[in-house]
Amino acid sequence: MTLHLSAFVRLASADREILTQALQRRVRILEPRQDIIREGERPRFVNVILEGWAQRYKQLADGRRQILSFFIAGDLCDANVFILKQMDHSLSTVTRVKLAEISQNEFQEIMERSPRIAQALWWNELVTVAIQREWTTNIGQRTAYERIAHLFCEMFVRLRTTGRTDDDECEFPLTQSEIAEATGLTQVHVNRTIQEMRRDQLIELRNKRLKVFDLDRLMSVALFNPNYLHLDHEGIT
Amino acid sequence: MTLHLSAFVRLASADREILTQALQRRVRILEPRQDIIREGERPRFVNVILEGWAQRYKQLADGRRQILSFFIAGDLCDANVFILKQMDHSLSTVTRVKLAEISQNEFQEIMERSPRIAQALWWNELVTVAIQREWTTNIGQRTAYERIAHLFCEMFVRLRTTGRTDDDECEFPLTQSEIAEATGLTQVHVNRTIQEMRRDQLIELRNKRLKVFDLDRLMSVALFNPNYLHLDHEGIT
DNA sequence: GCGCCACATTCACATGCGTTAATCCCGAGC
DNA sequence: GCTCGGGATTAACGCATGTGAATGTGGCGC
Repeated sequence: MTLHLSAFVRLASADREILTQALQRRVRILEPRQDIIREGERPRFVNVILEGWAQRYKQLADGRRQILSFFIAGDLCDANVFILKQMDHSLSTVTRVKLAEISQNEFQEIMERSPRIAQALWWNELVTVAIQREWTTNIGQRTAYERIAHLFCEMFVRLRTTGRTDDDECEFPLTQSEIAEATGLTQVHVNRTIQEMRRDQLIELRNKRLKVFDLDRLMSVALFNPNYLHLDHEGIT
Repeated sequence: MTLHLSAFVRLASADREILTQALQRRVRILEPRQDIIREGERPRFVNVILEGWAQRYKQLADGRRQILSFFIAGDLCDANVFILKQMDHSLSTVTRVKLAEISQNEFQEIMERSPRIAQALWWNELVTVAIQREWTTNIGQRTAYERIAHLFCEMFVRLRTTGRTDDDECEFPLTQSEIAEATGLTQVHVNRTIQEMRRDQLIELRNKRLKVFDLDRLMSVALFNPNYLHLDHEGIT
């Protein structure tokens, strides 16, 4: 139930105390598939996901929807968002979510009191945009099969980094429609493709759980290179 | 020849002085289609484009290439990149480019000496990732025709914001292959599509110049909503 | 003013993915 | 154990976009 920032810098106990405090002040629980904040609204808080999965998405004027990223426990949605007048996208839950809201004042105070945390927040921001670039590449260059495999790789690795995998399995609460909206495909084609992956003995996916038979093979099929997650940090705390 | 940050916050003359200094210290000129820094290398400088166009791109193991964004005069490539051990993508020039390199020390000194600039740097970072999200959406949801129209809209509006348009025209130094790599299409299909747009009296594109006959119509065709550029800032300086 | 070459254009054909619409299935709730 | 409904699966068919390759052309350097 801590912020995933600690995966980047070794924080002093004073720093950890600051964070712990901030994450307890204002906690909300939201049901599955519920908006957290919508495009056009004014951002008032930095959101930190404490439990569950959430997502970012964007909708075109005619309704077409693109899912832009997923958040898992420990992820911080957007450092310093309140600099912007209004949201250019929406946030919503995927599963039931527990999140902490941090106000502008609290946030700025944290940044001032701890340069370590401030640096960690920059790191978080840089990784977020690196992931977004990888998604652009994913949709722009990879085939359907590769795209879905890549999404599986990314989520599996991220969950593993935060200790949320169980051997070769992890939670995977997305519907095929959501996978489709995240990869720029249709739900029907996602279904076809996943079945092909099953036939190829790459994965098993049922009951909102993903089983990866051979991660190396999955990564190779997906042309997955984890460098963009920048896990080569100084030390884990 | 100033940083585009000033489009966001009204900077005091002391702040402007700090920036001007930093942008003069280390200036380089690069020829067209030349790498600035490559994936895997360790980032040493923050790059600021002073003249010309540059681009970010990413290459898959088998050579497929995705262009991730374009930089124009006044753009700052990645604030605080040196927090990361290595680049997860490459930067290269499109045209001949004049750029300023800012070292880690210089950069951190600037952030400490001017909270205004520090805030402007956060704003820049947030807009950068917002653009990246829009590109993900562009490739994931829009048709070829819409995608290319959207790219035209974005570059035209960005150039106009920095005073680099001439009525309904602007520079547009990209080849059709580059447009293809930026939109996740093939060069042949880009060619077909652009000719269709010409037939529809939407644009004219020759000699590395783009003419937009009716920006509103182009925006509407592209489902372009400029909100993600966050130009609704406090005041222009 | 000429020639070269990168870039644009055109063509014929292939296919991955989209569309529409049934039908199936399983897990949650009663 | 039954029923209901959201999600998964299947099928038939269409089209936007890809592929491979040849040909055209205009801007720049000499």
